[in-house]
Amino acid sequence: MADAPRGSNFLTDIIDADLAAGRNGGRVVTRFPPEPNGHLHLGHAKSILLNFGLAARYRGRVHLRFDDTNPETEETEYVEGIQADVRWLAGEWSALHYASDWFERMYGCAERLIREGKAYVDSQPQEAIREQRGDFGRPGVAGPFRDRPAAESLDLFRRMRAGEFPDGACVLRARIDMAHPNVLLRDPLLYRIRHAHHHRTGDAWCIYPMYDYAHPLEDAFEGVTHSICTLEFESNRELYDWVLDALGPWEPRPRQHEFARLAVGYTVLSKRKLLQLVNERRVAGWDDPRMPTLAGMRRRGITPEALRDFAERIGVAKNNSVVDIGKLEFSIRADLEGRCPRGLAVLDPLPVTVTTWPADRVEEIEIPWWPAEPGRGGRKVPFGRELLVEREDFALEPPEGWRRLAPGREVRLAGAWRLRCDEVVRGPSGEVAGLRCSHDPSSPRPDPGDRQRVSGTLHWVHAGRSRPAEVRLYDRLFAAEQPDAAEDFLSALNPASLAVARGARVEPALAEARAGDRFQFLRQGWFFADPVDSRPGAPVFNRTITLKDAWARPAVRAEPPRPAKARAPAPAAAPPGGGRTRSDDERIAADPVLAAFHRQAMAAHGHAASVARWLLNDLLGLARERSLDTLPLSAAGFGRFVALVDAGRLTPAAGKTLLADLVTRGGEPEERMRELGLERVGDRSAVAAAVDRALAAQAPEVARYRAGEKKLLGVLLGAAMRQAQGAADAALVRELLLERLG
RNA sequence: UGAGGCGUCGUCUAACGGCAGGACCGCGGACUUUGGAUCCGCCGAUGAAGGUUCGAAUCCUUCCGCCUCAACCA
Repeated sequence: MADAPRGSNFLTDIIDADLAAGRNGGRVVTRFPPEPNGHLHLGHAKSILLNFGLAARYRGRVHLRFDDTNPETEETEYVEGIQADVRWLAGEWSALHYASDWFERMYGCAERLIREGKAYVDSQPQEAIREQRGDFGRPGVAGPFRDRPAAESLDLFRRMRAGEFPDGACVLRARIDMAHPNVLLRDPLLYRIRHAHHHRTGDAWCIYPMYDYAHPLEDAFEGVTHSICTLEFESNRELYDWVLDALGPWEPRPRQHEFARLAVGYTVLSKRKLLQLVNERRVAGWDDPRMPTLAGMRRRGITPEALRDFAERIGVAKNNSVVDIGKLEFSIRADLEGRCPRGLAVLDPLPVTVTTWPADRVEEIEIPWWPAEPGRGGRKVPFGRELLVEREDFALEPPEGWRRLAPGREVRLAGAWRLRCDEVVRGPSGEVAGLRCSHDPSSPRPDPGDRQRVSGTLHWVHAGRSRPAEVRLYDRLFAAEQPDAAEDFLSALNPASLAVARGARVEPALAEARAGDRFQFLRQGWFFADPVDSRPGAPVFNRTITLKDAWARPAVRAEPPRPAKARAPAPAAAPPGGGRTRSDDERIAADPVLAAFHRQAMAAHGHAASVARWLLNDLLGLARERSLDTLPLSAAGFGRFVALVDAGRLTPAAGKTLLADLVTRGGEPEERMRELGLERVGDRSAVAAAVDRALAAQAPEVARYRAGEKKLLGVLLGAAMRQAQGAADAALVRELLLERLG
């Protein structure tokens, strides 16, 4: 199983709180629930790593579950592919389940719903049901079968299962509320008839549960505690809870939480679109190295470790976001940097004759695989009179800043001697056909000071002793950052996403690479010996990713610099009438519950304005979604609380502490105030003592404050206020603090 | 139009009433037989307006913007 990520996020916060509250008996069980109707992609990787990571972090369990409730689209091929992908990415799961394993039990639950009047068989056609559901602006209406007797529904449902009806003849529906503001709760479908062959249950069933019914039950049956899905299921949560509440009790009771799905620039992450790319032969298959599928990325040479690093870097939150693909590329490079030996390969060869080297002499140069760590071993690389260098490493008329070969220029050949270009050999039509160069036999190898003497270092191979190899140069599949924004995403395809370097030559050692080997081709990028097409002695290399290329950037740099803060100007002094905020009184009057609460509080303490202020600014926030009348604090108690503040017995700060306590625990304000020691400290020396304690505890901050970091006054003041339980007057604390800080 | 969710450097993400932090990108420098790597530095943000508070990214209000939901898919 994957290692536990270190960072925290809103989900770890939730789990921490659950654990602290003793929920689920301290268990943490997550699940990754793919539907076996396609292959997994980078977006799933985020989800897999999240669920596996959470389980690892809390020493819990993670289930792999195939959500196979739709027989028409699901296939065994996919369940096998998905298992291989998950295992590759995250390791072994704690348990493997199939939704279809629970069909019988789900069916039993459905009968129970019918018997309890919470579900009924609707015999209307699809169109009628849709019409009756209403829409956002129009409540739904009851259909003619809504009040069908339970016995009749039960009989019909059993006959549905028995196969007495054709597809679409009737459905099982939950009886919830046809006028529910959440349209998902307007008597949602639970079961539909599908006379189709299921990849696991065969023809045993002809009715299949819908997602919203099946998913919560699968979670509950499996003992899942935290059911984590993506944001678009937020509205479904209400139905998820309805199903579980109707069929409980459950221990543990699963809870659904939603996070933002992954979106990345220059790619698409939708099963439908990926399937289209495959079906229309825009790519070679699901595992085409340009595909963002796990299979594709694996074949590209990307490792699970790189993906895990990426997942950790992007974090988990609820913001809709599009991650810069540069972030993925960074993780890939960082991972490869540490794991790949460096080899020599020339993709587009330009012949070089070393005129100063004897024609028949070949010297085997020992070059370390890891230039920075020669101790990790090396190999022999043949050097001779006829060499090949990269065509793009020579320029007839070098631009400014050129650090490669050009007429008269001297460079270092990686791992070998210095080389000077003496003469350009022209072909029949005047093109550069080769170079005649001289080497400097005295140039030491290695030579730490070389950088000062030559303009750059080039990769090279021996012309005769190097070997041909197919090298596939992959680039981003899409040329536009947001292919989805285009009206047809296919139009954003990058025509240059694959180039094959057919004339490429590699040093002998690389020609012996085995499928699955990884190398950095010096100065060019990271390459992976294709596991499918490589043959012994004839590897096919996939470029996983290029090196960062600081030389290629000037073209980009020519773009205009980022606009300096094009901030929308603040609307000049908003007119008082326009966005006028309602007064406290108006707000209270507008809400009957607030008005009643305020009135009752006033009976205990007649100061309308301060009661209103505490009510609106503090109590409301503390109450959150709870209604005021369900709080353990009565309106009268609240009034007595405000009276304590107004009487000066509570400072505002202590008041907030006390109010928070009263809202959770209840109790009599004055009594709790005394129990908590919150009553205002008027005694100057007691406050001074608190200030001194705070200063002693914050020695480093005090030193920094004295050194000039005046912004730390807030921190120190806060510390002093806490020492005094908030019971000290803030002005007095400030005064004493300033006095001591000089 | 109803319901739900989300707004923090260009991008992703922290800060749970008290120092707006980190990462990627970008820019600059050091170092380097990879225009790579490494190291150092710089740049740069709380959607807006009010309110509460000694103190607000955080609590309250209003406004603005974005996303999701009206499949017998998941």
